[in-house]
Amino acid sequence: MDKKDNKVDDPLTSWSSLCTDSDNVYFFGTRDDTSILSEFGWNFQPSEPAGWDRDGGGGFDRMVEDLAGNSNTTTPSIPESTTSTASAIDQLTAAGKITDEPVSSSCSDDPPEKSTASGCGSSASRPPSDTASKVKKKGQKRIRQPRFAFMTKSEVDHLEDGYRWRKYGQKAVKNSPFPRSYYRCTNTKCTVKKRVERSSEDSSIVITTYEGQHCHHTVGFPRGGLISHEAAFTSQLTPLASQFYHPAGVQYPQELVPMSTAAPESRQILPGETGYQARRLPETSQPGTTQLRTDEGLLGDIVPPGMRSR
DNA sequence: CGTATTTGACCGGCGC
DNA sequence: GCGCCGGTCAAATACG
Repeated sequence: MDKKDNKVDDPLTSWSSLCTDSDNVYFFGTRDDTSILSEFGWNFQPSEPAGWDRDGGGGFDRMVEDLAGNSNTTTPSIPESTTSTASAIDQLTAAGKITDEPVSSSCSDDPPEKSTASGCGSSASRPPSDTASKVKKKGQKRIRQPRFAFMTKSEVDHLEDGYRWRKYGQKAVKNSPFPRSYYRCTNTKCTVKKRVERSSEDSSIVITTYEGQHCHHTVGFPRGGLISHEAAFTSQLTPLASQFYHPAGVQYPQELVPMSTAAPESRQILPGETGYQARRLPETSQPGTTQLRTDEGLLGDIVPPGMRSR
């Protein structure tokens, strides 16, 4: 177990409620934090800017439970006064609630027999109802990819993020009147998934969980927004956070951090890939540090050129 | 007609 | 072993 939950409470970022373990990133934003998110290039467009469940009420509990992959009702008793997500997840971790499954990149989600040479599984073109395709090899655990979750106050469930998603399932959520929707990226080479549900405590809050990394560009924003920013969305998010908040502790790397160093056990290095280039955390008062190329956006820092086929 | 969504069935993991 | 639950599949349906 090398899980480490790093509470980030730095005035630089105001990410008062961001924490990670080696695989996942959990973000419970505040209004201020959303500006940080936009600095990262996430441009969600909720109907309402950001009313956040700041003190982590029941909805938060549910989310943590969900993130932990704990489907049972034995939700650890997180104190209502808990204002730090990190501490809450600390408790979960201490209780062994957070799964510690092997993690690979999104492009190796599929079982080996379904993987393609490109390194990206073709989930969207999976063979029809073939038993071999449905039944995973015995003894082969489902590989859970790095996940990132956040809550957004929004009237719409499915927030626009620049990618196209295909809904492939919906399930009723235990102890919640709201269903959970499952989406997959429509890109045939991309296996990124997304779960969307509403908080059972506050129906105005949408809980979105991303899993995996995009291996392609966005399809563009309907509003014609800043594609360069959207391009960075989940494709860079999880490794980025893994770099910034890797188990060594809370720190903000300002030099290159090879992915193999950032998450050696959880990151599959792609063929020909030597590592990723870390970039600085967005520092609003630091002009000219990192000029993003508008045609690549943050994606250029994260996704190896060979993967950016489109 | 192609694509996206809906929805019931199915499967695997996990706790008891 | 059984039941519960989350996650996924895939046929049916809806939509543009």
